[in-house]
Amino acid sequence: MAESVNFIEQIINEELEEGKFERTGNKIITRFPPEPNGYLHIGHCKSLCINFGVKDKYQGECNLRFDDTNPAKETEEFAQSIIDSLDWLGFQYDRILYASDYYDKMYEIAEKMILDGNAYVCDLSAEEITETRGTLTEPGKESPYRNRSVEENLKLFREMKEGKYADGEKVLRAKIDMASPNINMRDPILYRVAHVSHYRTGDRWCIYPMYDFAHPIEDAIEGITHSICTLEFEDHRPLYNWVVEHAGFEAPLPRQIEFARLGITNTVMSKRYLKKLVDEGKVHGWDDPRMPTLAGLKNRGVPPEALKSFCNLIGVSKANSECQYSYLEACIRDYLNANAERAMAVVDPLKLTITNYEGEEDVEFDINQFKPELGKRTVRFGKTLYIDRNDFSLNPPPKYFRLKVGGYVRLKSAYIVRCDGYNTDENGNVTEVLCSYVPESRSGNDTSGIKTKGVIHWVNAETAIDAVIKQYEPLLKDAEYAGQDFSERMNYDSEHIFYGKAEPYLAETMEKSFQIMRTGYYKSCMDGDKFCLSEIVSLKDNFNK
RNA sequence: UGGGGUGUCGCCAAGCGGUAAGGCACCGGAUUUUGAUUCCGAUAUUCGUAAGUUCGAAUCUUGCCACCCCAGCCA
Repeated sequence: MAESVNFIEQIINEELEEGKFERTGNKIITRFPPEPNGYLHIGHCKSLCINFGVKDKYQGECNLRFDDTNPAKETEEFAQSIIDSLDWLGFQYDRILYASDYYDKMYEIAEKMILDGNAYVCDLSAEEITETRGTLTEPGKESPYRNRSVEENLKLFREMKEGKYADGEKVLRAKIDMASPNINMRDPILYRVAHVSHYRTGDRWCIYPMYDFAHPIEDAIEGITHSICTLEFEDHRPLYNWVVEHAGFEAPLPRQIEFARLGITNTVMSKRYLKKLVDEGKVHGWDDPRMPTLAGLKNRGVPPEALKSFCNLIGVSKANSECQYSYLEACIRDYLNANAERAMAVVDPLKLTITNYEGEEDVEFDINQFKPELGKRTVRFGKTLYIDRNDFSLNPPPKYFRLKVGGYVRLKSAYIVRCDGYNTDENGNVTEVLCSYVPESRSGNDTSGIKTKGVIHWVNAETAIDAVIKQYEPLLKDAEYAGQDFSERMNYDSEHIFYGKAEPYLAETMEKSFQIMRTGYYKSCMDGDKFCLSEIVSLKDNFNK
């Protein structure tokens, strides 16, 4: 099948054909430019896949650049978390850069713009600027400071830099068009005064460039050919181009291309809400497994490959869309299915005694992994076992394939057993299931002729280890946080903890959190993708549907 | 109401004037020691809508409708 070419690649192909980048050896360079003001989430993964996808496709380059131009919100911790996430996903950036490293150059360009008569210092207050900006339908009014002389502008701007003015007292504005139908072009602010210490530059600066001024310059400095961003910046493109042109860079100039950001059903993705959940202690932190952050997803055991395949499968377009969560789950399942090792475990242990098992000693079997190439492991069969409580029913509904009194079921990879009875406590709760096994039904060597529709998990009571099994619901939209779109699944904070039993095979990594993914039939994995306990949970879920 | 975008199956999404790819979900059926996997098969006479151009349109033109974004000294 021919590899699909998304619309961004189509644009690049056309430009390449036109010879737009011949002067620079047809090198295509992209960048991933997060602001270190929070952790990356799955939406960023889409952006990463697009930017690094272009890099790979054209054997180009991709920079990781921190867009750190607003010191009030940015921290070293966030920057580090972003680096960690990229490393985890396996994206290899060509260089790591910081917008804050360009402050001198940006300042220089600002002075050039003043010299060229393209920028001026404005004394209007924030409120006054808002008022004179006009509305969607009415043009704005020109600032009374718009026609200051170059000399005065230069002097004032230098004073801004030197700290002579308080926050909000003066700003540097581009001189474009107060009557533009595009509000972004109505003399946008280029620099503001902010006596805030920056996590990298400290107190060296008290004026900071605005995104619309800084971003195009950052791209141009780095020789970015394609500046890929989300749809809400479409209206900023004319300004982006204006800045690049008036800053005096040489062709090929960077080109901004916008795509639709990722939306996932019932998932909070706005950094503002995620931050609120963290700040208010609704979750354990940015890396809480219920969070849609990359760090959270990692802690849930989502393999990075699954995230990337998801982002690649959903495609790139300009249509606002929202993917169903099940699509992500399918990608996770697909990856786990092919790569995860499996072991048996029971979430809610129920004792099962094999009354006719005579052997004094337990018997060990070597069994193949689901994918034989993943090797074998050893399980120990014996007289006393545990099965999951959900795999035994006193009042089985029609089509119940698992254990019921008088019925047969296969203990996976071992023997077929028949349920002869059970014991209860004083309250009538089942405490033990009594079975007899069929000796000639040994797995792989079955001559019993008995067919069972049900196959259940079990663990040996002697050797089983205690397992803490956590099930996490994804972080869902909540009326309180999203303001709308209620759903009956409004349990954004559900974290279910079970104390189960598992094969000793799992012992080595037991200290690490042991999770069951809520992903349809397949549910579990532990410490990344090493183990998948799909079996038990799949049975449970099927029963519920 | 100004400007910028977007509308193809329940959800993503190809398609770029020659007669609707693919994936997810769903539904059949086969295999199965995970009710999983795998495997086959079904599934848009139709592309927001109404006209027009054309031998021929989802693709071109025009009008209309719906939804999203923009009035931070945030990014």
